[in-house]
Amino acid sequence: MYTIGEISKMFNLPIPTLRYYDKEGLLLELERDKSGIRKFNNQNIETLRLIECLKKSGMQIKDIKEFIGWCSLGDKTISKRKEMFLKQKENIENQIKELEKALAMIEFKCWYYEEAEKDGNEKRVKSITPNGLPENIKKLYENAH
Amino acid sequence: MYTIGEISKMFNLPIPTLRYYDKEGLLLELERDKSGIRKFNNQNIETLRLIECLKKSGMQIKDIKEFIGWCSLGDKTISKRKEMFLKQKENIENQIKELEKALAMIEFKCWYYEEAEKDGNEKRVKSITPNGLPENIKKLYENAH
DNA sequence: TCTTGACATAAAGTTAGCTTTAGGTATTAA
DNA sequence: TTAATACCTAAAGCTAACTTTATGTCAAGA
Repeated sequence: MYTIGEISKMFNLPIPTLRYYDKEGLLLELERDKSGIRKFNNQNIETLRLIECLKKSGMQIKDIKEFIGWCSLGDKTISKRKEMFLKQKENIENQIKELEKALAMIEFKCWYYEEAEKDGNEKRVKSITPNGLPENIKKLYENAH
Repeated sequence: MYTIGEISKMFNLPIPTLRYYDKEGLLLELERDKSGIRKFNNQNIETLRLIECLKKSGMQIKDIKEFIGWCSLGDKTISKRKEMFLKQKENIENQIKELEKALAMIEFKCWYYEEAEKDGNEKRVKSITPNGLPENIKKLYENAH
């Protein structure tokens, strides 16, 4: 069993944030001692790991809360939970794809400014890429349907 | 030359958002016609593509604004701009790594709930992974130093 | 006994990034 | 000529996810 201070260090999360998660219903099974002090067990730690993961993947607190609620309703919510994770898997895969597109643009910009730095100005490198971006990168950023 | 409505459709961004970017100083070179109506040129479109990319990679408006400011100061800010992109490249690479960790967890959960769904309950699959998570996934989420 | 440190609560405050509202102008179509 | 449409501004409002503040309890050490 751990105190909130220990968990705070373990997860590198401020104490008020942990209390906030508790208040929002993300830590349903959290016990208290006789004087009201929170006692975190291994279950709660697992839950926090999952919360961190879902937050990192862009899920909102209220949706995480909904999921936690399903968990406490037992076997009849298993399919819902599975669907939720399948959807979240897709979300993450899309986010990774988007970040890879952004990375291509940023890498081009790194190259561009390295050349410009060598020359002391942007003249030459600007003339090599007259429309601002090379075609392959431009295509990644075209939104027209 | 394009109107704000055309750009809104082109980028799939609400008109007020584009005006907000302009107000915040992200579109320094944006011209107006004699009656004050914004006229977007190809330069502005390039800038918007870059803004979208930087936003997607998690950069804040105020930092994007700072970068745009550097651009208008000419050659003496080339190194600064290069450094900015190098840092941003690292940021994106880290974000991708974090998302890949999250993905590993989510994929485990997908597997877990598929098994549970087959069985109609979590009993068996819980007994296969008694500590909540398999070791390899757990390790990804350990924050202790 | 007194003070220190770690815990507790409720409620107000903060920040980013929009979004909405209210009111006005200018051009075109009927 | 009127009505619709697309633009404009300033300012207020909104939401999520904390964070801070003010106040209080409790157990252990000097």
